[in-house]
Amino acid sequence: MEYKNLIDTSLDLNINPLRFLDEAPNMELQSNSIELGRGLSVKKEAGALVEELNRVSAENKKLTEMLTVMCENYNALRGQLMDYMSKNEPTVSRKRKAEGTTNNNNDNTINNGTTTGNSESSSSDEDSCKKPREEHVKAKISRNYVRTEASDTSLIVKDGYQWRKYGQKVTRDNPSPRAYFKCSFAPSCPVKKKVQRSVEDQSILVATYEGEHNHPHPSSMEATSGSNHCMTLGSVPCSASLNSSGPTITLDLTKPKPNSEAKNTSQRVDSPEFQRFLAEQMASSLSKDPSFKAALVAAISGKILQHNQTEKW
DNA sequence: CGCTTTTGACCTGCGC
DNA sequence: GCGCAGGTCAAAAGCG
Repeated sequence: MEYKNLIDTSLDLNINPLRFLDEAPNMELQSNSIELGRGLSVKKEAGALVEELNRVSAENKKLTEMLTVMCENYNALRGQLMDYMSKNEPTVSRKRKAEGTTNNNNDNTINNGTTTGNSESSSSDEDSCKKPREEHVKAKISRNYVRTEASDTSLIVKDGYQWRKYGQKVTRDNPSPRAYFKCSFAPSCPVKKKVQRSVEDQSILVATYEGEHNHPHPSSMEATSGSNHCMTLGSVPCSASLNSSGPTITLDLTKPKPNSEAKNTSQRVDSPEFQRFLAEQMASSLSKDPSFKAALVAAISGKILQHNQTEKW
């Protein structure tokens, strides 16, 4: 039984709705050339086709809008989840309450960038007098959540910068060790990074950045033709990368933008380029996701079996 | 040989 | 003041 010949199970998702529009005129031409002698009925059919085309286009547009809304909801939910997780951390640990509260505040204000002073000003003071507590408050702190293989024990978050590990510690509220990194690209760079696996999901690495780099991004100095692509999805900075396990889309949900940029967000989200990129990313992720494929195969095979059984009965 | 990583010791801040 | 826990230091080990 060659089911493969009967059913095409490849995930060639239609991420290019315009393709249909491109093909449609050819179909129309073909039908016109074949049925040229049929007179007025051709015009009626053409009209019906155009009508159908408009209907499908409208449906496509509606689906794209729904997809966009779905993505926005997903991002919002994910943000809330991460926020909830980070807010629950201080309640677990009896100590270091101050750190927990500063982190929460940082999530809301420091990441904003508008409410905090430049860490450069504080970093210059850093050398003269050591006030780690004040630095900690002043330093710009952001968090990145990066999904990795759960089996991968290395606490490496590839963000383009060069980091030197200077410590590792097992913390009380998390069985997985926390690694401490300093930016080694520039000797004077004050930026530090903490990387630890999430308690809830071991496949998620939580990278906490402190301070701002006082040097350009290393990758920006190299050729831009790297395997990593960074772009901004509206207010959500996003980086997509490829590794052995498939594409990884990293969403930095911890950096809300000022209102002025938030206004632009809605405009950019509505733009066809954004929607196209979003659709491409989702289609690519879905088509390469083995679990999604397995679920789809199970669903299809279930339908086939059901169909065969109903034919037998 | 120089740089990075590892890891135990030490420092510091906070809660009791 | 003491104890706990997070953060940092620095010597040793590893690696190219």
